[in-house]
Amino acid sequence: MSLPHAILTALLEKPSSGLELTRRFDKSIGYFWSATHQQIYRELGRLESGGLIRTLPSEQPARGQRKSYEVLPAGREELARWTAASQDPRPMRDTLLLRMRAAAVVGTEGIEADLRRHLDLHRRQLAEYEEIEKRDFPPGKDSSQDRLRHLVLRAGIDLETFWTRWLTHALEEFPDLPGPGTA
Amino acid sequence: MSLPHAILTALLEKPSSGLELTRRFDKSIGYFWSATHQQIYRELGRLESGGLIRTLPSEQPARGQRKSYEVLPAGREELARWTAASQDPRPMRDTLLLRMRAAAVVGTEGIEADLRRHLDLHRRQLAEYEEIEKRDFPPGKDSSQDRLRHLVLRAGIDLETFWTRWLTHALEEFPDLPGPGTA
DNA sequence: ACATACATGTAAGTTGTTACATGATTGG
DNA sequence: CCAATCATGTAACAACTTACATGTATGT
Repeated sequence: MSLPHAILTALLEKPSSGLELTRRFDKSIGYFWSATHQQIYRELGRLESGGLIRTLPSEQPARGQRKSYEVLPAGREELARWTAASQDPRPMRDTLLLRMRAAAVVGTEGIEADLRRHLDLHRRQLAEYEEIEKRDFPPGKDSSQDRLRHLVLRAGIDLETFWTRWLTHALEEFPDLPGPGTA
Repeated sequence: MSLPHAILTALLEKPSSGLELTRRFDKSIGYFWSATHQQIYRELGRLESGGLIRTLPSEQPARGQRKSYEVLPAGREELARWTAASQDPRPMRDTLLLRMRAAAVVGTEGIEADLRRHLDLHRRQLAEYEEIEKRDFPPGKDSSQDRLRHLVLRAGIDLETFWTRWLTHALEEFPDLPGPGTA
């Protein structure tokens, strides 16, 4: 149940319409909590009928016309409550590691090309994060808000660094691996 | 659509009943693809009616009695096909990073204690992985199957190392952070 | 008037979660 | 026989995914 809180956070940072939120999820919040536009529209409806957000009073739009939302006090309180509450980490689900484990049983045929592709994807993502860091967090003076957001970006950078290293290492071990095992 | 393949992998490593699978997911495969017993039973039913696995011929049990499965050739082929196929990484969803971003807006009140708790959890997990590495992969001679499984374990170790470092770093920055922001 | 992009939304299906139900086996 | 444990399963719900539907605004 984190999507509503992701949306509340985004709307507090800046009131937006559904499509704007979708775009911001694609290039910022979505880096650690992805969502499609269908999820976002549905959740905006729920949040509005729950009294946590409202459409900007200036606009009373019809279907097909832009509709922007802002967070109400009840929404801010709910977000603060959720942020402070203790939560267990959600169980991990990583397809690539699962496939490696499967490959140990049915053979590595065909997986190497995809490892290279993933390596490329993670390198690009890493470059993008580093670009953002250079642009938004120049060395020296982070405010306390900046410091938290910088910390989150750092997690992204370090995670992508981990994946590029791990994939590089994995590929190095590959040339002399055999086909399907004998198990 | 990875749960069936996680189960096929586990069953190829060793034919098992639903409950045994649940236990193995809790302490091995579930480290990177978690599943509850309800998911597992439902999926075992589907895999059986799909002709990918079957109950061990020696047993024709009734309800409440142990029922073990093994993988059929069609199941092994499906797993090999899936393993070799190209797949995009699934979008990331991390609650803690989302909460940090929310905390930048509504204040850090209460989150510090949970960061400490998470740090502790990740340290324990790391210790557990290192124990497994010491036990199952003593230095020297990995077979090629071992090498793949060792690689997967290494990913787990490096990921937990990342989290413990990141959380430690995050907590270091905390003492002088203020309460709710002015935004 | 048409094509394109913008913007909001519906519907159906799959997957994952939570709570509960039922039968078998074992130890006291 | 009772409680506890092992083992398999059902049901209801919540979340996520994929495909499609509809309306508006703009440029040509």
